[in-house]
Amino acid sequence: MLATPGNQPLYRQIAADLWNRIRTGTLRAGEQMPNETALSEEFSVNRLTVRQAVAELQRVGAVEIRRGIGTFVTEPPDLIEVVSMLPVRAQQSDSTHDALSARGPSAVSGEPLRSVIEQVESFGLASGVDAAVAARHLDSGPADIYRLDTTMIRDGRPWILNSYWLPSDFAAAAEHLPQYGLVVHALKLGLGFDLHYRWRAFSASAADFDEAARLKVAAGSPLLVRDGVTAVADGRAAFFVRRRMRGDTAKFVLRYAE
Amino acid sequence: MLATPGNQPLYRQIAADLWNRIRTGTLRAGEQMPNETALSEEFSVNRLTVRQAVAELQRVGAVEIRRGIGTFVTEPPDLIEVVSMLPVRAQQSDSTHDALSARGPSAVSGEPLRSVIEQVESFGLASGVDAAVAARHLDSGPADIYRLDTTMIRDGRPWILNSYWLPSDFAAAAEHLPQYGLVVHALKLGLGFDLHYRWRAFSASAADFDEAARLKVAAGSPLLVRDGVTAVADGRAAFFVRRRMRGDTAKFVLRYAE
DNA sequence: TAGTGGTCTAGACCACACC
DNA sequence: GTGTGGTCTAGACCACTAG
Repeated sequence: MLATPGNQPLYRQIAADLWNRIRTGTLRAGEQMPNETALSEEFSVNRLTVRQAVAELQRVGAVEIRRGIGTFVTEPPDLIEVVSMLPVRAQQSDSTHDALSARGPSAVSGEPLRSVIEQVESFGLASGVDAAVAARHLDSGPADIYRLDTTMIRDGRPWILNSYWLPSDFAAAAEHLPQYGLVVHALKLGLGFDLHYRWRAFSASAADFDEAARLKVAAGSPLLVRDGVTAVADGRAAFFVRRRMRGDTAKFVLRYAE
Repeated sequence: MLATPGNQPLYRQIAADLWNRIRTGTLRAGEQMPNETALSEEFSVNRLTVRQAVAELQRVGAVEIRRGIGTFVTEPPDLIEVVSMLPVRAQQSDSTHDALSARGPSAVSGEPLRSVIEQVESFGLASGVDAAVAARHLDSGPADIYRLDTTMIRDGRPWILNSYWLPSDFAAAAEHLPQYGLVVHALKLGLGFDLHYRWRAFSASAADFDEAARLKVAAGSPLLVRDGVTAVADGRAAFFVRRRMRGDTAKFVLRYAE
């Protein structure tokens, strides 16, 4: 039974009720919730109404639904912190990659990450609106820009979706990728470029259908987005990159020197 | 009628179909979609099935549903870029606030923001798990930490939710807030502190019910989260802050000096 | 008042995971 | 097979917004 009659729709009251059980510990992390039929009887509502409530709890990340098994209170995800130090006089490369290869001052919380590999999804001449935007970031014409899409695989699972836009003389990174594992390594070790940040930007977005499928999350899930332009020693832009990853498992930390 | 029979559920095929119409420009930004009854007749499915499809499009941000009016293809939101320069030898304050007051090298894309004010939601001694976490960030015991919750209002609308954890000698900022408008101004101008970054971190999360209500978005919407610790000149931590804002309207840019 | 989306029901059947 | 969540229907009524 529902304690609060309220003006809220039924499914929202039910969601609030269940949410309270989770907050107060009546339902604990990892614990299985009563099944939908049981809940619909408990609250004396149709099963669809319960489903609406549970779906909201899923979207806010309070519960995890495993088809054919049951619904469980979410356990805190293992967060991966990518740390970089600031100010950086000469940022030699890319903090994500550095953190992943776990050398230098950058590090990832907990044990260092192993077996992170970047996999080519597609490669070719860029076109359309994206190419024009990239061209602006890269201080070049849109005609000669290549687009490289990759997926970073961590512990065998898709972790970060990357889209690179590269002027033609940097595009060879795509060929060298299989050998070096990561795009930045291909540019540094394979092609001998000295890379440093020009700018980085953080935002958040809802996963579209494609991103959702590739990251194996629900469409609309929060993604952390990191855009940026990396340049070579003489100041020329080497690439514009957009990285997208699950918001609940990634965190970028910037430490400032005292 | 649906072109692709596919193994996908009906509502997903319908969502994909509508999504294609939007991508290809058959349905243009700002345009009103056919209403649910019309769509259910067009696809020969129940209205609920159409609703499920449209709900997904709403979650990925492709359409905007206005109750009592109709469903419209989303127009690109006006993004607010908060820019800060790096490296910063002595980061004098907080880039968010600086950008908002639009002075110095920090700036916000487009015209400078006016009438941004920070409003107290609650204030008191911190407790529970949060207090313990904050204490760790602040290098102090959890007993003497105050928590200040505020909402930043921009153009009359809620924009950023802030939670500050402050050691007792910085907590007076709460009293001075009404006079100075922003917490950081209260600390700098009101109390004379010289503030600088210790660290900042970016992540993304789904709006919980409280956040959703306060920001007037749907529960589960993507939020950009920026955590950080700001210290005073002698290195002591002044506060730990967590800011949450709509992911689709905020972007933090870090520019690196050449 | 007319048109739109929002909520809810009762019941059916399907798909998946585990035993 | 049994139990779980996933999809879909037909139909009803409610709540909001605009003219």
